[in-house]
This record gives sequence, C-alpha cells and structure tokens, in this order.
Amino acid sequence: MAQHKKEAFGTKEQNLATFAKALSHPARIAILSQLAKRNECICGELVEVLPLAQSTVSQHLKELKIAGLIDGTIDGPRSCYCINWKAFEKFYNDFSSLFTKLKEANARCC
Amino acid sequence: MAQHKKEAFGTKEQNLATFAKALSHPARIAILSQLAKRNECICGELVEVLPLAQSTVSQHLKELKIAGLIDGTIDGPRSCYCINWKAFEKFYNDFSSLFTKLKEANARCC
DNA sequence: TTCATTCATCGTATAAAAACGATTTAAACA
DNA sequence: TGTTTAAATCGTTTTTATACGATGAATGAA
Repeated sequence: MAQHKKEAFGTKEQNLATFAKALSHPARIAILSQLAKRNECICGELVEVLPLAQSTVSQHLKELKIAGLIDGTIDGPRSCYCINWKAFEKFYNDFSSLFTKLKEANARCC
Repeated sequence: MAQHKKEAFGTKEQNLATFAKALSHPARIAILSQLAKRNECICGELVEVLPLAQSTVSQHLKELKIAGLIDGTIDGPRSCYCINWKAFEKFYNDFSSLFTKLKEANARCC
C-alpha cells in the first residue's frame, strides 16, 4: 500500500530531490566538509573524526557516491575520496534556479 | 541498535540536513513550485495537481511546515499555504556558504 | 607465504518515511 | 439545527534509512 510514487513527478523535481536527499543527513554534510578541508581524504580519517562506526561511515560514503557527489579511488589498502565538483555544481545551479524562481513569485503570495 | 545519532553533530550541520530533508521528496519540491506559481495556495488545488491522495499531500504540507519552509493560515473551511520566505532564504544562504567553502577547497583535492 | 591493516559488504535490528482509506474536526450554508 | 465541504488526523501497511557487529576481500609488510 505504500509504494513510492516518485516516478510520477518530473525529472527536474526528482533530480533535485535526489540531491537534497544526499545532503539530508548531518553525517554526510560533515563528510563533505571534511573532504573539502583535507588534502588527503582517506576513509579512515573520516572514521576518526565522525561519531560513527566504520561500517556506517562506509555506508554514507556509498550513498554520496551513488548520488554522484563524490568520487572514490583505491589507494593501496585505503580508499581516497574527493568531491565530484562537476556534479555538485550542476545540482547547486539547479537548486539556485529553483530558489530564484520561488523568490520572484514571493511578492504575490497570500 | 539503530538509534539515530544526529544529535552528535554540530548545529549547523543538523540545520542544513533538516533543510535538505524537507526538499528530499519530489512532491515537496512540486508543492513549493506550485505555491510560487499561484496567487491562491489552497490545499485542494495542490491535491488536484499532484498525483497523490489528499491525506498524503496534507502530510507533506505538514512536514514543510514543521521544517519552517511554509506557513499555513485557515481560510474558512480551507487552508491557505505560502512560502516562508525568511526561513527559506536563511537556509539557502547557509547552503550557499557551504557550497562556497567546498568550492574554495576544490583545487587541492586528491 | 603468513599476518596485519583497511575498507567494503553482509546480516540484522530498529526507526522513520511514504502512501492510502477511514474518521474526525471545523467552518459555511441551507 | 442539520448538512455539506475541506482539510487534518488516525491507523495501518510497506518501503527505506540508520546503525552496528561480524565477516570477507585485497593490499602491504614481515
């Protein structure tokens, strides 16, 4: 009875929602901030900094990767992650467009 | 075993995550777009436009309201909703700051 | 080759989200 | 007062997310 109906909406809305969902957990915001702060972005360093188990951090990294916001490369026994700037910028621009559209309409709201 | 640990993160990260979560469903993006498009923002009009049951739309409206992104006023037997511009702008600015911060760090990523 | 390190994945448990129908509430109107 | 209309809430089901420990795979070092 609770089948999701996300497909019933437009592509633009779905893409924006996917982007927002990737950012919808403080752990993933923290991960992005850490990736931005460091030259090296090793999974283990994130585990040290975050109040979560290693497996949980790995799971969040996977979600960010699936969303396309980060890239991961294997570096020996370690994994190095970094922000996928191109994807992130695309999503950000789409979101900014929505924001601008909403803003313009603001004046005549009830 | 799966108690949420969102409280273990910073306030800034939590607030951003809450904002993103409110936008993390295409129905809620569509609702915001509709609110921006119309002079009147009656719940029933949204139900007509969206591919969802009335109770489900009401639920999404409630979430947007709890997140602070919209305001609702009772208009006779109807409910009139509009975007809470101030809150929306605050969140948007916070998000833009994060984006800028990430962007500056981009050059020295692995 | 063996062992330690690092991370991903699996299995599982709990919590939250999404969706709907049915019911309730509240206002407008006859 | 009773009836209609509109929307919120309730109860329920299904799906997804969050979190962890345990296991597995792959690399690097002994």
